[in-house]
This record gives sequence, C-alpha cells and structure tokens, in this order.
Amino acid sequence: MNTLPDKTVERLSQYRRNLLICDANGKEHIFSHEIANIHHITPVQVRRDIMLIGYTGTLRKGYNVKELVALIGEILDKPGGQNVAIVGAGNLGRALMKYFKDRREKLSVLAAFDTNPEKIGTSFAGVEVFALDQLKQIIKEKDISIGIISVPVNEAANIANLLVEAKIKGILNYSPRPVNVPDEIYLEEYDMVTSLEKVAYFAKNKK
Amino acid sequence: MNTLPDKTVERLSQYRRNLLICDANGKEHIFSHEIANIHHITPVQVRRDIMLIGYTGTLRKGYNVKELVALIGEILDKPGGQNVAIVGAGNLGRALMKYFKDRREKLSVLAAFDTNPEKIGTSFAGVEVFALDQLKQIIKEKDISIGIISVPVNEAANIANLLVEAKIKGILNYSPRPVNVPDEIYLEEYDMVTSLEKVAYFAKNKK
DNA sequence: AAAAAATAGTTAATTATTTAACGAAATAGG
DNA sequence: CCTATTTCGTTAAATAATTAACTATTTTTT
Repeated sequence: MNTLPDKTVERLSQYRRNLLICDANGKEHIFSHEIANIHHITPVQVRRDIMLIGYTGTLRKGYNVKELVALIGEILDKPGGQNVAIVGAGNLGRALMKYFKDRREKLSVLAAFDTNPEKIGTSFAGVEVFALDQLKQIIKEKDISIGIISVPVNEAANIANLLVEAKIKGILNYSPRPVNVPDEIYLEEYDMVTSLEKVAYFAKNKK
Repeated sequence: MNTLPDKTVERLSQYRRNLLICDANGKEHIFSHEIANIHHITPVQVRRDIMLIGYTGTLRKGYNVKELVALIGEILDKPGGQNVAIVGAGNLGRALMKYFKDRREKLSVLAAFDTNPEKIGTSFAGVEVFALDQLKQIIKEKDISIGIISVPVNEAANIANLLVEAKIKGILNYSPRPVNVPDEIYLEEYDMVTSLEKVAYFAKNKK
C-alpha cells in the first residue's frame, strides 16, 4: 500500500468520483467492465488497480459501490483531512474555489490570496481572500498543507517561494512556467496551453 | 514524424513556451541541460525529444533558440492554423479565453458558447459568446476544429454530442465526468479535482 | 448433475517511456 | 599541436505502465 503508481492514484480518484454518482443513483454493485466503460479504459486495468489497494469484489455481482468508495477514501485521504489554499483569485482561482466547494469532505479550501486590494477581504464560494503578505501566517494558523498556484506566469516563481517558506507540503502549479521547489515538497504542474496544443497536434491530421 | 510519443508532444509544447521567453530575453543558444533544468527533467530526455523531431544543435553552443522554436512550430502547428471554441463561459471558460488570447498565432479562440441569456452577445477577452443552439452553425462558419468543454458536469455529455454533430476534430474536456465520442475524434480529458487529490495523496506522508 | 457462461484475481508478456552508456565532434588550455 | 573537456546524437538497457492469458468461482441452463 506504500506507494501506489502515479497513474493508479489518478484513476482511483476518478473511479471514486463516478462511483459516488452511481451510489447517489442507488446502484449497489458495479462490474469492472462498467467502471472501465465510464473511463474509456480496459476492465483489466480496473481490476488491477483495485487489486493493488487490496479490495475484493464478489463474483457475479462485481464490486460493492459503497465499500469500494470507502476503501479508496482510506487510501487517498488523510484521516484528519488536509487544508488547501489557492493563491491567485482571478478567473482560474475563482473557478477552482467554486469547483472544490464541498466536493471532498477531506479536502477543504480554507483561504485564497491575491494582491488586488479590491479583492482582499471579499469572499468567493465561501472562501475568504487575504492579502499576500498574510500568507505565511494564515497558512500556519489554518494548518494548510497544500497550495494551488493560479497567478499570472511572471509571479509564479515568487509565490512558489512564499509557499515553500510557509512550509507547505504539496503544490499544484497551474501557471505555464515551471517552478522550483525543494525535493521534500510534492510538486504537480499542469499547463492548459500544453493540453490545448496537444489536442491540436493529434487533431490536425484527423479525417 | 507522423506520430510522436504523447509525452514528447507535451514536452515540445512546454519547451517552446519557455524558449520563446529565452528568445525574448535575447538568448540565442541554449544547452540541453538548461532546458532540462527549467522543466525538472534530464538533459538526455531533452536531447532525445529533439532528436525525434530531427533537429541538430551545434556542439559547444547547444541549440539555436529561434531555429528550435521554428521547428517545433512546424511539428506541432497546422500550417493554416486551427480554430477553437470554448463551450461554457463560466469562470473556467473565461480563464481559458483570457489565457489563450494571443498566446499562439496558429491557435485562435474564435467563439464561446453559453446558455445564460445575460452572457450571450457579450464578449470576453475579445471572444464573443453565442447561444448554444448556434453552435453547429458557427463552428461551420468559422471553420472551428477544436472544442473545449468547460461546463458543469451534468451538461458535459450533451455538449460532447453537439460537438460531435458539428464535426469537430478534437475535444478537450475539463468537466470531471468522462464523455463518449467516436474514435475518429481526438479526446483529451483533464480533471482538476483528480490533480488536487493526487497532490494530497503524495503530500500527506511528507515530512 | 453436468456443461456453459460470466467475472474476479493474478501472473506473465508486451508496450511505452525514461535513463544510462558511449562514441564523435568541437573547443579550450596547455 | 596534443590533451582534456564539453556536449550532442544515438543505441542499448532499465523502468513503468498496460494488456493478455489463464485460473478459479459462482450462477444459469440444459
């Protein structure tokens, strides 16, 4: 259980999201091929992922939805929960606040930060916006361990440094310029322009 | 040159973005290890990617920045350019419009779509918002081949169908529920909640 | 009761991706 | 002018991820 493959972690998160929908629809059991269809992957991969977390379904009925959701929770979530800060309250930052609002019980967005004086002190989707120079203090006070960077590209490096100083444990960087952080901090970077260019590349020779 | 590995395509897009910054700063040549440092990868990987597109640097000087940018452009871009539509003009949709505005000469966001009557007819970052029932017509008129889905989760499947009917060639889906499209359409899905959960998982045992 | 069908769990094989190893060329320094 | 150093380009090896192949079990059908 120690270190699940990267891709398995991603898929487990996705499975859970869609299993919760199944559960909400009253579905009690689900087959590997049903999960596979939802996610456009093979049933073998689903079974393998589930094997890796040590869950066992029943033949003929498949997996118990509630049990599987619970177990994925045990694997992915930290028992006491983790708190998140969003740095940059522009369109992307606000989209993220709205998005994560009440999505996951064990992941709470507790603060946002921005430099724009007009935004400071306001709230969006229940998240209060603080000034950037309060970052270190608020992160400590609210026991925030994860930071999301959604600021313009030229500020990203600076924000990353602030988050490192504030002793954050994981960073999700949405700015297109990679940032440098020490090894002991988990860093994930995602760049929307790259995704679009990738789609463009693979789409350009279609049909 | 026809099918570069997935990951290489992603990295080439990232290299280019940062090479353009180097170029703007007046840097004429760059070494593989400099590119590698920016992107937190190894110099071997950079050299291998560049080898795959058939570019050759000069020993002792490294790669010519302008030439490399130009070649990546030849590989990734479609000569006549490609046009993009964003479906869903909420916070995420607006973030995307702002983001892609004038980013890439060969990728132009030419239309946005929404169901909210108050948004229809307005513009954001130079992109006009149209009603959803104009989608098929506008996509044809403006020769749009790529669609980005940034609508709430329960509308995503429907939007995907509309885009398929409109004969789009590539789809980038930002909603957390995977959509189904025929094989001849290139589909890329990205889920922000999954990214955050992944960071949370790998960060939870840190320090 | 036996045979057939469906489906999970698992090991093995395959494929994709990354990293290592090394030769060759250019430059710099003695 | 020779040697050491740097860095590219490329082939080979290693690692990671996916898929295939197979076994076992349960249910359904004959």
